[in-house]
Formats: sequence, structure tokens, C-alpha cells
Amino acid sequence: MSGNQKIYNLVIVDDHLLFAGSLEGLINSFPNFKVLFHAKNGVDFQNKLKIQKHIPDVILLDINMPVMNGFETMQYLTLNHPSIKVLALSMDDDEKVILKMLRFGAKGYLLKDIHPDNLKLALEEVMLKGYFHSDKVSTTLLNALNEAKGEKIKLKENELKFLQLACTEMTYKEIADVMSLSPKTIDGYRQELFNRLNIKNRVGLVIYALKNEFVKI
Amino acid sequence: MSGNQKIYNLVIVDDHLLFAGSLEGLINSFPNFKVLFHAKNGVDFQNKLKIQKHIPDVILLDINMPVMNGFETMQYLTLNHPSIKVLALSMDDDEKVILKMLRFGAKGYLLKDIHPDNLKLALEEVMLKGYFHSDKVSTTLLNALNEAKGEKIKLKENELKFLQLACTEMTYKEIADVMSLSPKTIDGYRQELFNRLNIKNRVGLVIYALKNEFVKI
DNA sequence: ATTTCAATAAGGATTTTACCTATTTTTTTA
DNA sequence: TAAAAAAATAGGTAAAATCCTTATTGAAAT
Repeated sequence: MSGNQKIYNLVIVDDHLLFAGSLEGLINSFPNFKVLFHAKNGVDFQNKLKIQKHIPDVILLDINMPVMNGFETMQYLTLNHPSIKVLALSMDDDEKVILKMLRFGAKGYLLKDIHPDNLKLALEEVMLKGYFHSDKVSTTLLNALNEAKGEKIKLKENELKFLQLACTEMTYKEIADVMSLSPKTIDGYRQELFNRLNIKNRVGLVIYALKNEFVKI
Repeated sequence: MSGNQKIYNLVIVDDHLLFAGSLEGLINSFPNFKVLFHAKNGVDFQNKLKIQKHIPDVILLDINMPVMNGFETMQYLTLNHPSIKVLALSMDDDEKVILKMLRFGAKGYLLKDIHPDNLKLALEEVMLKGYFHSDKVSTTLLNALNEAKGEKIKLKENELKFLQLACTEMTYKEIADVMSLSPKTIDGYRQELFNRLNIKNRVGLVIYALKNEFVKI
């Protein structure tokens, strides 16, 4: 609760100076993030890293760069600095590109049109949970992401039951009755699944359950 | 077409011994159904199921029983044997009761005054199509269950758009924005569809839309 | 010209969902 | 068996969904 949280060092790798520069200002305004430097490509990054005494905790890595692009840089980072969390930055949500970055070890990705307010949340989340993805993405992609990262979402027994019942027209209260649990426990399952599956409301649960064949209709 | 069709195992749960017993005889005379046993309530059913080597394919479940009634038994079945098709049995066509059973996962319902000849058809249909309902029911209910008769409800253009958007994670307010209509108009569509389709909440909309292929996932 | 109907939208109340945080209980495991 | 982790439960609040009724408007029908 108090003021002195850990401060995470961050590096921006992006060839658009204006973007990188303004982003630096924004991020430095976040209380627990500090921009160490920004680089215009992978080579530039390596050089600047040498003359730094700090290793960054997290890197915002643009994918489209002319010299040493996002993929190459990602490979270098995975090999040489596997503990640095990398968030891929992309203009659009091209599935192939994003999946490739994740296979290369990125912890997540951000679309460049993310709202400044949300960037702070995104950064905090990636440090806290280890991954983050812009939510402007299809469920299909999210599922693909989970597979790409080898993080198959496993449902606990009660979560599965809850999910199945959530695909009926029962209210949560009725579901709680059926499962002989407190409505608050059910609410806990709901919250947990919403977070894990990156969904927004009960419709998302239904869609997820159907896509993954946890229920049939 | 030929003689050796699959034989479905059936269980009758009803507290009226005479009824259950004679029903058993009738059903055993159907070539592709075999009564495993009958039970006088949900508890009795659970006990008898334990000493059975077969899991039933379909259960005829009376709603009005003194000990563990139809709802409670339905809840137990939905939770523990979701693959068993349940046909609710009722004396009358009390809408609320029937709809509640359907919401709890019953595949359909039969009125007890169904003609013996039709019971055979009903059972065959529920195994084949996955659902069945007695046709001696109120108009409202018939509308709700229109698909049993292959009568697809026609949607007006805006209703269809609304329905499709309701299958996303948008809020109704967001849907209203997208459709450039007042949230109150959207609420009107919602109400109209809920009444016409006899559904209870947004999950019902999603299920309906998917079943009738108004949306794809 | 009046009636009818469909589409739109309002007010206003209640219930259900959703979110955040914290505590207790149970289970696991070191 | 004590400590840690996971599961269940709870309180409080905000937002969204649901329900019921009524009103306006313009087009279509008789």
C-alpha cells in the first residue's frame, strides 16, 4: 500500500523516434517504471546495453524495424537475457506475427493503439503475472496463444462444472445451489475464469466453453 | 433400416409404482429401448445406479416426487451425469415448472397423458435429435420450443443484428452505439426476443443463435 | 380518415452480474 | 506438525441486465 514499491527498469526498442520518445515520457510518469534508454533496433539496443550498468526488467519491442527487427532481437534476447520480459509491440493484430513472437519467447504483446492509461496496467500486469496481451484480440487468438506458450488452460473440477452450468440459463445463484456452494464462491470461480481467459462477461464464458468443447449444444 | 439397431438403456424415476411398473412393461416392448430399473425418487435412483453396471442413456424423470424431487434429481444429474438425456414427466403443462426443468438441463418433457404409441416416437426422437416435447402444450411454450417442430422463428433485420451482437462480449449499451439506436430500443428487442423465444437471459440468446446458426463461433 | 401495426424510445424498479478486497477454512507440503 | 498454498466464503459497491408499462411516430391497411 505504501510508496516504495519496486521500480522496474524498462527499455524501448522502436525505430520511430517520436513514438519512442513520447512513450518514454509517459512511462517515466508511472511510479514504478523507469525507462533506462530507448534504441532504434536490435543492434542499437545491444550497443547501448553494454554501456549500461542496469539490465532492464522489461523491454517493449517493436516488431517492424528496418535493421535488426523484432524477431531477430527476440532471438538474441531469448538466448542471452532470458530473464528479461519482452512485450512485443505491433501496429496491428496480425495473428501469425504475434504467434511467432510468442513462440520466440515474448511474454505478451501490445497493440500500439493501446490507451495510455491501460499501458500502465499492462506493464504492471506483465511484471506481476508474467504475461499480458492487449485485449483487442479474438478468443481464437488467445487460445492459440495459450497453446503457443504451452500454457494450456486447465480447468479444475469445480471450475469445469461451473463453466458447464454457466452455459445454461441458470442464474449464478441457482448454480451455487446446484453445486452446493456459496454464491460468493461461484463469483470467485467466475472472476478467476474471467481473468484467466481474458473475457468480459458471461457470454464470453459460453463462447469459450463451446469453442473448447467443454459443453455441447 | 435393418433389425439390429442400438438398444438404449432407460431408467424411470417416479414415485407411482403402478405407473412406473406398467410404463416399464410398455417400454420393454419397444425394440430399441430397455428399462434398466425404476426408482421412486432421486435418492432411490442414486442407490440403484450404484449397483448397476450400465449407465442409462435416457431417464424419464417425474417432477412431483415427495423425497428428492425432479428438480433436485435434475440438478444431481446435470452435475454428475451430464451426458444422460433426461425427459421430464409431468401431470400438467405448468409452464414455470417445465421451463425450470429445461433450464436445469432436461432435454424435453412429456405429459403423462401421452398416448402409448407416441411414447415410442418420443423416445426415438429424443435419442435421435436430442430433444422432444409433448405437443399438448400452451402456445407460449410451443413458441419457446418451436425448433422441436422445425418452425424457425423469423427475425426482423434489426433483431438479427442485435442477436448477432448479443453473442459478443459487448454490453447492450455498446450494441446500441454500434447500431446507432437508443439503449431502450435495444432493450425492446431483447424483451421481444426473450418473450418470443421464451428465454430467460442472455445466455439463452447465445444458445439460440448458435443452434439456429445465426452466428458462428 | 381512421384504424392498425411496427419501430423507436422513455421512466423507473428490481435482480443479476461484475469487481475488488479480505478473511476463514482446508489441503498440501516442506 | 508448522508453514505455505489453495479453496471457499464474505462484504460492499458499481455496472449491467432484466422487467413492466407507456408513449410517440410514421407507414400501411381498410
